[in-house]
Amino acid sequence: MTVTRFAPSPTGYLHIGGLRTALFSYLWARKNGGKFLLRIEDTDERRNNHEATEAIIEAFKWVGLEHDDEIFFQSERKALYTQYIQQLLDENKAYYCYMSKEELDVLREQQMAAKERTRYDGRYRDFDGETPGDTAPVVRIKAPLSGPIVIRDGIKGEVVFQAEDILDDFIIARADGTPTYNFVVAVDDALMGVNEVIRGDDHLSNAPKQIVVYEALGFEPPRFYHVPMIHNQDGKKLSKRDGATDVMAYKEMGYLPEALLNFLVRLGWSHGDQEIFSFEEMCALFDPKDINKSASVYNTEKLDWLNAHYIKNSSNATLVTLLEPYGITLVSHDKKEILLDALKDRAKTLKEMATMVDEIVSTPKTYDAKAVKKAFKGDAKAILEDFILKLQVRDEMHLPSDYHEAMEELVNEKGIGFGKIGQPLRVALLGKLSGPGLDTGMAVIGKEESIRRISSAVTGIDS
RNA sequence: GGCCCCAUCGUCUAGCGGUUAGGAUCCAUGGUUUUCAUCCAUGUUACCGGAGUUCGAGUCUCCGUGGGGUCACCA
Repeated sequence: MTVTRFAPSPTGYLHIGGLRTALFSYLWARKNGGKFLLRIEDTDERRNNHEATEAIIEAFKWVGLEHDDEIFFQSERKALYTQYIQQLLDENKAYYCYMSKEELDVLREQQMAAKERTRYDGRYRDFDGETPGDTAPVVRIKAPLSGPIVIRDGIKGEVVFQAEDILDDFIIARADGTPTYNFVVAVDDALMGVNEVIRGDDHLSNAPKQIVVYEALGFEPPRFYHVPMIHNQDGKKLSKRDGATDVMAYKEMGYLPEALLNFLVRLGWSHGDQEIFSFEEMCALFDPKDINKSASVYNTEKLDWLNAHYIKNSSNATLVTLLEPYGITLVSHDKKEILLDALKDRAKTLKEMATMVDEIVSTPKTYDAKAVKKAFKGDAKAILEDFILKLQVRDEMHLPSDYHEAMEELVNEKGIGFGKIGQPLRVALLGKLSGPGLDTGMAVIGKEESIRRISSAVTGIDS
């Protein structure tokens, strides 16, 4: 069975890049009918942050990614780690190192001065002398001193490191007894049966250390997939400094989760020329072998297009619900179908759409100066007054076509173009020159309100 | 700096030894439209450089160049 996992450290909100690797992991597990696990990597107590964990869960919930089993917290599994550390100690595959941080710093400085690679020199590796009593020891693992360490990576192929270039006897337990990252990931992944690890490229250099742990413990390493980074516009690794990388910020900006997911799945992965993927399609089609090898630049142009696409294809009922957080209440609005139909293919985000709804439903508070100047010249006011009369004599005004007929009648009688009435009418009704069809707008607000707005414009606008 | 990874339109990408190098987005133009948007059509723009292998190289190999990642008692 395929078991994948997402293993964030709770240091803040869920990052857009994290979401992508989580999505890839999720999809791959689903595709294979396997499991997708969520594990919070909170071994460092000083950096443990409960709000961050909550934020991650909230974001998962919003996009609809569901993990299997309970959430694992490494902070709750300490006994397990101590047990395995003890095992390595007993088997002489790990040892206590009494070197203090200060001594280590000195060593590092010497190595740097000599232009050597900074590394632990192994002084306590097979130490049998008197141990200094005043320093609490760390536990170091005996790593291979030389020879190749190969990573079988599903994206990069075979990546070979030489132990002598990159390894030393790294710390697996701090002086306070808590285990370190490279040790716990390996232990947890092995124990939880995680056999396919999809994670960021930036972890590639950790892989050799983890393999050392796997081997020392007699576990079989998983298959790795090191996904290329997402870069910012400067070509650097996307970080929290880059703005708008909090997944939940996209909710606030009015993006639909399906748009975000569709956008993210196409960042680094492709399936021929296909651009639109429903959640079901992603689950059915995703395969990490189709992840490309180079980093991609984070640029949200396409996200806007996708979001517009998903808004266009949403039902009006869904839209009513989605617009509520933006202060738009349409449930009981009798013309909501007309309104939403007109607006859904004009908005890039829900937020934009909310503004558009508001611009129609509420009486304009101000009139755009440029629009007034452009539209209110000549006999504009007279035409509007005539149009009021046209509306007044009609009953049963419900559909956009009813209003369209009224407009048509007027332009025909006066022998003018639609623009002659359209422009000033638009300013009168909406306060500006752009927006949905006027017939639609009037149908939504109704005859009385239409007349009211037109009269206010005629009396209130100086031209 | 050591080690590792990467290199096709501005951006996201297809390509898997023989293609007029394809799609999407963006941008521009035209059409539709009472405006704006949608929609439709059209167009501009790409194989980092150099050697090699081959009848033939974006595709394979090597070198160079460029970019990125990583080098903690963080994860």
